[in-house]
Amino acid sequence: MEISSHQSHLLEQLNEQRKQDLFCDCNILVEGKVFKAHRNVLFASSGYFKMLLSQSSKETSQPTIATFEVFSPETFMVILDFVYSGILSLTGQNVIEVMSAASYLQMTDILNVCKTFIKSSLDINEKEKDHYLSLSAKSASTDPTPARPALYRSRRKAKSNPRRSCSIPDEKPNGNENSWSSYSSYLSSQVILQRAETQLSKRGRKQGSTRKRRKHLGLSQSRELGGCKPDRAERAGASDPTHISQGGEEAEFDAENDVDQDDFGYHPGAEAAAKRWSVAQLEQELSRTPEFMELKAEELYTSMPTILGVMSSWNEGDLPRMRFKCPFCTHTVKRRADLKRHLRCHTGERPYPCEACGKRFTRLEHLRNHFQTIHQAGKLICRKCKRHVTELTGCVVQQGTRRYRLCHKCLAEANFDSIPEDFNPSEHSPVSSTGNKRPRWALEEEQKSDEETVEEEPYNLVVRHNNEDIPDEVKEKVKPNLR
DNA sequence: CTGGGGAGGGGGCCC
DNA sequence: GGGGCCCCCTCCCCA
Repeated sequence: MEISSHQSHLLEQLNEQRKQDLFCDCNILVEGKVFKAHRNVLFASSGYFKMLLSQSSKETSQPTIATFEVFSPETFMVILDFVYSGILSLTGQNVIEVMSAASYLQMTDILNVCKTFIKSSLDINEKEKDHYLSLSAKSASTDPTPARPALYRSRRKAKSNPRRSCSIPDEKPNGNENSWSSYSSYLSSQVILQRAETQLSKRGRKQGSTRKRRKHLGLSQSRELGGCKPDRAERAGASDPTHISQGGEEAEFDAENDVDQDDFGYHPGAEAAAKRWSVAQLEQELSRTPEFMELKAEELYTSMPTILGVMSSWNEGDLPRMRFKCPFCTHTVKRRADLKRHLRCHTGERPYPCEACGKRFTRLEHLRNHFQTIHQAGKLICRKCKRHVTELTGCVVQQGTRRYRLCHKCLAEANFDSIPEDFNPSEHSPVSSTGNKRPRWALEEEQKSDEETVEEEPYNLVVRHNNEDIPDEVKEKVKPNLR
């Protein structure tokens, strides 16, 4: 027979014990303020504490002390209250920091609630926006002072009831659900949140131009628009002041998205916001330069704490394994070096530029693959008939900075004007000489080559025959780096 | 509109 | 820790 009130009663008792400082065996120091709690409760609630306490579990006689400088005492109070009551006091003001702290503490339930909270705020604001648009459309012809009062009322209205207490429903279908089992649902909710945020951020931008601009700037197309977009990633979480200043982040968040920090309100037509927008856009453009990215990345790497986080495996009594947690997302890795590599997708750092076309890459191997396939025709496959070709059965065709191979048959069918040239895969160094990282393989090839470079001919086809010299007119300087 | 291939990007892991 | 390899995924282009 199951007594349904037992769990809540037990939690209430634990909460009372906490308030009366009874049996508290863990002190949590948050920016100088001490919170007392029970180890077993913290252990059961947080992946971070699970790891922390399991490592210090040998010394049970002494109270455990945990120190945090990455979030405020008020934020931790909200989280601790939730742990002991199941009630999460979220407001428009604290939701970001609570979400960030929950991410740090690996409390996925709170994360999900925060995301739902933000998403519902976005939905509300979407409705308000529609309402505002219809109002302003109606009043445009009649009311000389249309927009701001209506908007302000809207905001006041939203502010009038800023605090929402969210009780997390008991949604654990199978008993073993913890951080990992709810991870997928967390990710899916994050996708929803990202879409919402992307939708929100689009309001202040020129519609449809994002992709073109990104291409113009030579940035990657796909992932940065999703979870790894640097600016989005920054605003998504890290409250750790050792990484990036919180104030700057919030300013960026606020300016870029035109979102009220208090209530995620929508401010269409606000002139001040428009001005901030232009500044923010300028900053955004500046922040995309390789130099800025490298500086930012360097700052991040140097300030990176030894342990960014932990994640428990939590499988049938296994002790949690130490992992490095990304401060910007939920990704964890085994090795610090892998984390550093992963962080490039957040910082935007691209230390490996291609000298031939200027495109920059996060990894040397990607640059090499790019250079070999695009500029060296490294694949011994006829691009047209897909047959294997050798140096004897085919030749290299150049189209702009792109090279590929064609078998003699396909070459004859294509009827290209061929310019006899020597194809030497090692004739170019793909890495710029502007102080960027130079890989060993590129240096070796550079030593073999005669600093020969290729003219940028985007619309001309040049067929390069093997073992013949490159005409002098083709030997021109490499196109400078685009970024 | 759709499927296939190319290119780019990221993760895991080995050396 | 860096370099490198392998694998997988996503996006884009093109037929």
